[in-house]
Amino acid sequence: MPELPEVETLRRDLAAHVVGRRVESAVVTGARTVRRQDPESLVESLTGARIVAAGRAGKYLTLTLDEGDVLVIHLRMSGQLRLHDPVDGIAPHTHAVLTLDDGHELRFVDPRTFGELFVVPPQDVPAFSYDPVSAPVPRARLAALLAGRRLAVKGFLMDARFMAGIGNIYSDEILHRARIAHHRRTDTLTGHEVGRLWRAVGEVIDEAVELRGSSLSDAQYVDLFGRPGSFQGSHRVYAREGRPCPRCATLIRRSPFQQRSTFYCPRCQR
DNA sequence: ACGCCCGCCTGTAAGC
DNA sequence: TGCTTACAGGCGGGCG
Repeated sequence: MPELPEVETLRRDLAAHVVGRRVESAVVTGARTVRRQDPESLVESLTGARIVAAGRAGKYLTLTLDEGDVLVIHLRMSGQLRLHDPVDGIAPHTHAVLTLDDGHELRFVDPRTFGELFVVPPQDVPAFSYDPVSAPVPRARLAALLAGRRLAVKGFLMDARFMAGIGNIYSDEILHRARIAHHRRTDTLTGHEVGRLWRAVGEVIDEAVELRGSSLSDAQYVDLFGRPGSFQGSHRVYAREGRPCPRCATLIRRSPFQQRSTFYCPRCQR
């Protein structure tokens, strides 16, 4: 389940290994992978274009083309972007392949087909206000955003309109770090709690990016070369139901919250 | 307008 | 052991 740290890791891999390459050909086979436009027009936009930059907007990856348009890629739940030699076997659920001028293939693999590709002019690339890596929210601004809302703080963290890139894993880790319960309403947080939350967002995301993201037992997330991340070894609550809280040794609990699993320490998160 | 819920999908694993 | 069921969850759209 790629969230910001995983997508940022891929962006860096793409910047190092794909930027500068020209797309010699593109093939789209997945029926749902290109759905905002005619797949033929996407192929036409890509063919012959040189990739000049690798960016990220929230969980969207952006590959800027020399002709000005931008290839936007969202992995959603199960998407992977992999760089291969053409002789490598095609994995099941490979829905798009870009052949590059250095002989490699950039392949989009996505069993659950939630992910998508599209090509748009730069002004139509999805954009977000704040992003923990590229545009951190100032602490006072965070306080104002929280005070002006009446939703659960976990819902706030996962809403890209406020802060892009945080999903279920990192919201649970951030809230544990901040010692705040997921169901707390944003407008009830004290100044101290806002400060802890603001610090926790930066710390957790920075550490996760440093460790190239989290790969879980389902191995849904791997980098451009198929390698897992290692932040899962630093998870303090996520997928740790019944194990001791690293801070107070109380057993971690799991509860449904807005159709999602939430992992938390019932003692030190209030 | 805001907050919340559902549907989209398939692979994996728990449960009977 | 083999089948059925629950679950994984980002995001857009729709509902109250």
